[in-house]
Amino acid sequence: MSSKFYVTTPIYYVNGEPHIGHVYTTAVGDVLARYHRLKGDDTFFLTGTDEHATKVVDSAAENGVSPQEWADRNAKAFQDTFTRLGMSHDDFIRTTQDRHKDKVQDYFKQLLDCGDVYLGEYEGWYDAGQEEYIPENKAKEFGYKSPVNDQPLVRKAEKNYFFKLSAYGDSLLQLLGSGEVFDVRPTARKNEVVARIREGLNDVPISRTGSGDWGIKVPGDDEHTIYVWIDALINYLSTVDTPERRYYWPADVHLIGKEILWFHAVIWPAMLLALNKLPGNEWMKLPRLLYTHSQWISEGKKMSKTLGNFIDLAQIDHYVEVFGLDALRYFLTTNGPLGTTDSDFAEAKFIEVYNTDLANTLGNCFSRVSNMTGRYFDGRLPKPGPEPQTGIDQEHDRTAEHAVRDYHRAMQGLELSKAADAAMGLVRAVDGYIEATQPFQLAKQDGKLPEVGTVLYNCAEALRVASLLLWPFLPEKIEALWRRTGCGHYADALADRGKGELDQWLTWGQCKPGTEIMKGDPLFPRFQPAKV
RNA sequence: GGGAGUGUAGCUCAGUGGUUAGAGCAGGCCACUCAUAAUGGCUCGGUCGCGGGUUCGAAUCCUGCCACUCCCA
Repeated sequence: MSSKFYVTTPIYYVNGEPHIGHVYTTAVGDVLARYHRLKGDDTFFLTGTDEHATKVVDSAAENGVSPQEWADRNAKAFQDTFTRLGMSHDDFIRTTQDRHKDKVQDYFKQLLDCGDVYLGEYEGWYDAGQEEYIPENKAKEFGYKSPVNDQPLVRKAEKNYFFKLSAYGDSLLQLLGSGEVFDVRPTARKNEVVARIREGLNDVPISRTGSGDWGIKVPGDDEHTIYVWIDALINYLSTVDTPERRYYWPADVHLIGKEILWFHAVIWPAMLLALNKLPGNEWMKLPRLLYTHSQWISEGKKMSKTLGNFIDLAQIDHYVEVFGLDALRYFLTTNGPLGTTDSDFAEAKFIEVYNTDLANTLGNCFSRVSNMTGRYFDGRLPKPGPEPQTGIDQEHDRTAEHAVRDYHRAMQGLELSKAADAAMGLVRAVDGYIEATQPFQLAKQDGKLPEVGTVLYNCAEALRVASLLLWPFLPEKIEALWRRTGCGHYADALADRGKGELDQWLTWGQCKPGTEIMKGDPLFPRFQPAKV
């Protein structure tokens, strides 16, 4: 049964270069998007850039260009990076695009109309660099200086438009409690949010003054600029608010990092609840799931520029160059911080995962099966015939069924590591099957060739099933494998964000005897540590 | 200052009251040879952060402390 699937990443702050954190979240989104396309779901995968921060104005000035030019330049860096890394997003939203700005103004006007926005006054210690107010006691603790750049905090008072967040506490608690309409995971994150909502919600300012011309104006009040966070959150909705795309809403998964939990788990759904009250906005439901991942550390330590352990674009490119794109994707998505604890990006760990899973297990298994097919059957897939005497009955297809079942269950629960492991387990089972049946021994005995054929056919089938399951993680290499094994039509169907028919493709016995099996170069050459 | 979480084999983690605590990887040994020195089997390895307590019995519950992470003020 196919359905729609809408997954988003946060839109990335455009004032810096892409780094491992951006690539990670996007890679997770990409694996999910590919999985759903493979299943045949009508999938929409969105990423983009958040561009209206006032820091963009400063950086632009420092670099002698206009803010828009600066934003263009940096947004392009993100776009190029994601393209180069094979991300399959369906759209890339930039908050400076008219299609977004118009919608933001539109929604803001509706919020004004709905009665939950009012003009109030806010005064407090302001960190100009971070564009945020610092609570009194915290400001004192910091010595009235920015904890980030050490610049003095300034006393700032401004008239702002406020959103009546306070009115939504009960609704949010109720929604989070049932977890059916709107859920936050992992549960630990949900608990944090619930605890904090219980402490009481304050209304929040949703506009700023003095932002100059950068940003989106409050409709009908040019003095005020819509707070960049509000502007940014709206991207998830604005992008799909077109007649053709509305049916993707609500988002099925918003992927976020733990540092932006509050805005996504409280302010964003409350805004949607407010908008939803207006006639014509009934379609503006809450996102189904907010999935919060943790962060990458590097070589056991928090990443920092000064420590020199920052996994930046150059590092990422280095890994791609040495190990290949799929290896990076695989490592990130199966060893990443999807849970509540941070994950360590360590070179030794990367090499270990690469060699163990990709070279020794997947690559080698394909290699031995294709090699025997070449040696004993002239490179043509043999017909399955009698079971070998030493055989292990009909286990192979049941093993595949179990792997598929575990894989789906894991994918539905966003447990990417478990999903990949289910597929790898099937490959390992092929190794075990070869060990148990010893086709290379049978081949030396008179009249046993048909039994060898059965074994190799079963191996090829199991590998075909595993390859389908692994495609979301390893699209490049799996497609290469398909091209060598007469399964190129899978790659053709899935090209350019096309849909698959996973259920049908997974049925046992689709490898056609006689198909040419090309061994080719190793898919994942074993890595010799000396090279790095 | 308040709150939450984590702490189990070298590494990553599973295990929420009940026999001698598990998996994968790494290490060691053996076997095999179709394969990318790969694969298969066996094995080594843990005072379950530390101290109290509850219980016939605790990694598992309670409590104090320590370390790390996060949230709030």
